[in-house]
Amino acid sequence: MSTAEERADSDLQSWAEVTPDAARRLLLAAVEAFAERGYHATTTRDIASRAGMSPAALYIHYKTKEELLHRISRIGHEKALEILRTAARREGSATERLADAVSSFVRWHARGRTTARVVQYELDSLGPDARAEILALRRQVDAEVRGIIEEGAASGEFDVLDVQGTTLAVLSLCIDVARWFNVDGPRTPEEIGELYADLVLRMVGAKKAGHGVGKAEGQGRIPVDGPGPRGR
Amino acid sequence: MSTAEERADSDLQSWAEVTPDAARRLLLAAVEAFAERGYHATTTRDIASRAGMSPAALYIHYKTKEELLHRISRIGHEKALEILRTAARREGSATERLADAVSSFVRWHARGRTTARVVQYELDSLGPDARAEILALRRQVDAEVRGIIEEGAASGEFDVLDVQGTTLAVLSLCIDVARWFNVDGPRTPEEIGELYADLVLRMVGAKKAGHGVGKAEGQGRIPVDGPGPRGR
DNA sequence: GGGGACGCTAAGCGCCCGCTCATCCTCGGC
DNA sequence: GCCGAGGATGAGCGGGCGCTTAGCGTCCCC
Repeated sequence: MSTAEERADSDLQSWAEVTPDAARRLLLAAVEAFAERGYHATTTRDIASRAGMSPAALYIHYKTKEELLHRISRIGHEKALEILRTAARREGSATERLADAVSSFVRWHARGRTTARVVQYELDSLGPDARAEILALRRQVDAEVRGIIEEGAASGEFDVLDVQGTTLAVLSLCIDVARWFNVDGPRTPEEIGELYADLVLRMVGAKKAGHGVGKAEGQGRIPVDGPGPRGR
Repeated sequence: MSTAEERADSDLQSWAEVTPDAARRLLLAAVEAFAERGYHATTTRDIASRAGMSPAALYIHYKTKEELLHRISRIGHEKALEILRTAARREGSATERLADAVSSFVRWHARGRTTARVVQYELDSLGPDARAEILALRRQVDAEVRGIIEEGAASGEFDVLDVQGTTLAVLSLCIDVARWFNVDGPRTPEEIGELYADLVLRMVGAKKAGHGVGKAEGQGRIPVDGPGPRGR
């Protein structure tokens, strides 16, 4: 179901491209802190101390606190785009590719909830230039999903009235997983990925839905909504 | 440009229950500020000046900044619950009631995006007691939607594998509207409500979907996702 | 028309913020 | 054995934070 590598960090994000080591530790600490308390509520002192360094050390590797957010956001969006591209461009019917795209995108949001929260919800905290750059990536994300839905609609595989609106809803559904997913909850990222892929295929009117998905039934309550972090 | 009071109308939230007048103006100013910049990034000086008062005036009507957020959150959740209850308890088939619940819930999130953002995304900023109170309201919100889906599933009107998971997804889809909806975008809250009601009926496998919804087709692009505020 | 209650403000308290800087430690090259 | 470069630090800057307090005007009640 998942490789050892994927399970290695609860976050399945490698961050290997960030060097040197101290810079990566600071970035990781910032992801955690931003996800828990939000960008504006996080202090540079908090980030530095999570990384086991003095407050001033941060400024050797990053010009400002915002640069940290920018780097996290770009790397995260690139990873999200890569996941969707891989699913969109594999072989198979539009149904198979859409199910793959949704389930892997959802798994990423659930498993890497910490990163995904920062990536998806702190966009407004970026300055205008950085935000424009990230928005360009988001447009590509949108285009990948829209592409699959368009193909399915064109071939008659799907039954969709409003392609752009449906695309928006599908992405919205996946992204919001980062808000409510609880690591201690009753569902695994894989289960949610499967459930969501089935729901999305129904949304686009795919001819044959997820056939015998089974097993998803009757597994107790989920804690409503409880937006999760804070604990520490 | 316009006062907080004037802009609040676009919000369809009355706030009439908040008295005296100065306390209501402060609350409205806080809603705006929290929605734009987030609770932690909003200063009491900003709230007071938006309400046309001195910084100290805030503390005549509210003990702390957090009390403002608590009041906003409780009033908002009560309104959300009222909307869903009204839809859930009217006469009609489960299909009709679910469509009504979704479309009116979505309209509230789109029209009152400012309020809804604070209500749905600033839960973590509350202290433990206040948050526990709000979470109880959220459990009731969840129960209303789950109730409709259960009835539809029991009567054979719907085809649902995982009632709780589907409930979660439906609520998630509606709530996330507050994140991406753009007042200047191409879609009206009513159009999104209709689209989403149709999508949700498909998700639960309702026998007859939204029949000839029509008109939703081909109305140009939406601006990807752009999470909006910040403008000022 | 005197007096207290109320709504509000100017001033400011103690604290912590993002960020800087002079200094120090460590380590590879010669 | 000495030196320079770069990573890391303790101290601290200017400023803004949430919130308090002393006092002022404006009403209502008698």
